[in-house]
Amino acid sequence: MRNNAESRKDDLRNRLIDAAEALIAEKGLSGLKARDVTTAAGCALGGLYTVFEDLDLLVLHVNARSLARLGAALRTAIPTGATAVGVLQALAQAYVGFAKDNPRLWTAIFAHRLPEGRDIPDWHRQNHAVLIAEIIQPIAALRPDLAPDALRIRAQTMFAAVHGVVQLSMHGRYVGVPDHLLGSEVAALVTAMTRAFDPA
Amino acid sequence: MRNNAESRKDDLRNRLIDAAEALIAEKGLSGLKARDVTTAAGCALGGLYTVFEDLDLLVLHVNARSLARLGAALRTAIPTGATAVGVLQALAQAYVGFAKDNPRLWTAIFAHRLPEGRDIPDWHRQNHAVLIAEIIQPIAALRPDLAPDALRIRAQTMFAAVHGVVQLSMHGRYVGVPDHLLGSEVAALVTAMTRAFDPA
DNA sequence: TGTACATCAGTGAACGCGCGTTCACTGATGTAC
DNA sequence: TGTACATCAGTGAACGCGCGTTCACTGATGTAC
Repeated sequence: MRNNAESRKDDLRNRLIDAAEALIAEKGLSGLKARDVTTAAGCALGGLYTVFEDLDLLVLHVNARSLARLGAALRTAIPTGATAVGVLQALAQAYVGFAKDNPRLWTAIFAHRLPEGRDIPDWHRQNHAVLIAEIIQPIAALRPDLAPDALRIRAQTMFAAVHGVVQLSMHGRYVGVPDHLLGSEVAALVTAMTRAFDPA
Repeated sequence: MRNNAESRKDDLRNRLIDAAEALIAEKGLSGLKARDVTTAAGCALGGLYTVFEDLDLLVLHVNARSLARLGAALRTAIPTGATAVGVLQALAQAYVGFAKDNPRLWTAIFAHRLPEGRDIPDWHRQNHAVLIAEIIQPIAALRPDLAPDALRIRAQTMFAAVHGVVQLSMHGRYVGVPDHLLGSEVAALVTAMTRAFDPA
């Protein structure tokens, strides 16, 4: 059965992604080794290369999964019947929550780099859209004057600002908001940005 | 002469830091190799280890230098007799400028990690203070009600927000403001944050 | 249902190399007389 | 000023190892008859 062969392959593929995900969650991206992944997935070292071109490709798939989970978490967090500002606040807190709950997987999304010259496949680039997808609508509601392009830029800036605060809080040395104030500082930032977010 | 011996050592030390700085600026932190540094510095491979404990220590010194230069750039950027908001805008633009002018050295400041368990020496931790040092006073002027601690937190959040926008613009995949809009988006962000920066 | 054969997913030992770090050595510098 | 000696900064060949990737092989799965 061709089907059987294919489902075997899919199974191995999933076991590899599962294993890599668990290992990154435990030790971080830089602690991910081909040998550990295959051992945890219950296959031989070479098995990895029958499914993925590369260890990097495997990482991309883990990140894709993390982004999907993040997207789901953000969508779930949107309160029904809230104001645009309320939605943005909820999204920001959900983002903080995801980063705190999945520190190493979240870090891996942004820290992973392909070797010099090789660039991210398009399908994976697209996966990052979830980072701003849910932000765009509430911003559009607040700023009906903005064209779609300008809207997207604003959404990116807003995301990046929140992201920066979370990131320095988690990885900053000396500079970075302490963990217990991260939520309230992000809330303050979102408040400021939604109250008056135009160029001078 | 003890002095002579010491100045020789200082000389080698400087040549090593110079070489490492140039190499990081050219190829990025991950492209820095002990062999390349010592070749460029005109000493043998082992020479590095007579001056620095580690390659990591050398990187720390390069980062210290970058932070000092950044601090100087920020201080220079402060316009005399400007409003607090004007000062903050100028600082933000200077930060953007520094990142654009020194992309790899700037990246190295935040990307360098010591191996598991070892943590940053205190002297180097302190170097990071320049990131928020100049921000604190203008914020204090805008918010005379804040206690020193709260002020510092606000300064960190403000820095982190700007930093996040710059970082995703330079390293983001798919999400991140395009280069030519970075300056204006950062300006808009600072405007928003200074206009209304209190928790809801 | 049984037998012979073909395929190929998966194996894992071996390869290869990049690279940080060490350490026995040396020659230049400085000291003693 | 010259000679013998001590020190030690700096040398660079060698070490060692981590680790991604390969590839000749194998045994399980599926096919033909």
